Amino acid sequence: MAAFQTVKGFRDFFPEDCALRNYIFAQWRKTACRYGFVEYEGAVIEQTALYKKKSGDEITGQLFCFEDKGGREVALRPEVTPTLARMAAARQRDYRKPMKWFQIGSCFRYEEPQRGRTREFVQFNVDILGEAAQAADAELVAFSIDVMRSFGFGPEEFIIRLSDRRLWTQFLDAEKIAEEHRATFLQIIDKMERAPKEATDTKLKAIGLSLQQVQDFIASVDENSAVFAPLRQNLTARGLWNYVKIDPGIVRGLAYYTGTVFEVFDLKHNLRAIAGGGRYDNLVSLLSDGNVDLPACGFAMGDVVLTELINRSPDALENVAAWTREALSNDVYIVVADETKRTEALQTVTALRKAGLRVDFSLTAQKVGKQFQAAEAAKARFAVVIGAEYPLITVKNLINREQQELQAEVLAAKLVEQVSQPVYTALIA
RNA sequence: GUGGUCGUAGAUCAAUGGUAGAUCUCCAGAUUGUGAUUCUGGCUGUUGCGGGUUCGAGUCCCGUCGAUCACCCCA
Repeated sequence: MAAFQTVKGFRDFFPEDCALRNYIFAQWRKTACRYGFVEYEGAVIEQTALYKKKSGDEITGQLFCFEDKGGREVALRPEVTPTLARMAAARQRDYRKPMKWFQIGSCFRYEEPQRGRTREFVQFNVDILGEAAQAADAELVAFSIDVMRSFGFGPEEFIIRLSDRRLWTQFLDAEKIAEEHRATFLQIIDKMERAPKEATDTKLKAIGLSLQQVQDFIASVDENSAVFAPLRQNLTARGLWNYVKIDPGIVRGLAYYTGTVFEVFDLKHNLRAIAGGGRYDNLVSLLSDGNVDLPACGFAMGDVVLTELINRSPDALENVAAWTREALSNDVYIVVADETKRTEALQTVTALRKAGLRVDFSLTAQKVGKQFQAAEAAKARFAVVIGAEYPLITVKNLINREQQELQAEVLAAKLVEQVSQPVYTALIA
């Protein structure tokens, strides 16, 4: 047992884990590019005050925050939206609107690790800045659906739970609930699904409401409500409305959402939300002291819950396996059959790599049998045997075991051609 | 931050308070120009770490560090 272990809540990614992680990143990037989003990368450490301003002083309890050697109060980012808002406020005039930006980056929260939650996780953040119309909200909802579909998930596996903060604003206005109770109210609604009914009722009574009133209001809301009309029309046109379920109980924790809110839920495993987001039209203004007013909406997806879901889904795992097989394989393994030809072997390695092939070989003298085992372990498609007969070279297809003899000067071109062909053609034929 | 369960070889796991083991992996050989299988041999442990009880602790007790589940929180 090693003397040192990973620090609580942090993770190592060994090659197999890293392949899955890169697969997830690749799907995220691919879908983001298809939707016209551009990638950016914000700072990993911010002034602690940035998060206090957005979320209040209590937030420091869940921050990795400290004083640096220059006496600055700083924190590892617990999310990337404040960073984005800061960046947008600083240079939004340089970019045409709408700004469609995405980021893949590690975030850090000092919380107790448990299922679906670590202290370090990767968040995929996708935002549209400078567009107030709900068409932007619809674009994001559609995007979140396509991200899920890119992993092989269909309507049986997940659903979008959609709501709108304005429903509750109207409700609270009608009930004449004071401003200072409204944040508390939204937290009660957020927890209602998990909390016992009596507890919810007690908490609601404390601010002048009752569970019955709230339940009646929720029952009165459906997909025909006017507030959802633009999204419904937009997503129906895209053929995606069947993924959406109206659910007024979705309000999303803290107070900065101003309109549409939605979450991606899996339907089979009762995990926590896979992703969530909504419209936050006032945040850029808040974090820039009112200097920049930029309407915005965005959503975020974490890698931890998504990985759990993938690991429980056979279809999604097949996609991962195919990706991993490709990521952890090589095109060619050079077998040095005659150690006096190592110079020629190194020249061959270099030439094939220059041609763009993935090439590996034994760094030290090994028996031929060992080298073929290594070729197998390296998941190479071809073994290239450099021996006494050089410049005549034996090339063995490690999938169908066929061998051919090639002259050194044509080797690279021939291999590039053969590698470009589908792996299993020979077996099918 | 609070509480439950858990921590033994690289991995998965055994071992009544009484000699720390099995399987797989890995390494070497059988096999000095061809991958599999098989066979033979071999390595790795202060039983997470630190204390305590005991003639004797992997086992019981305390602390600590991790893991896991739940609470809290979930931006």
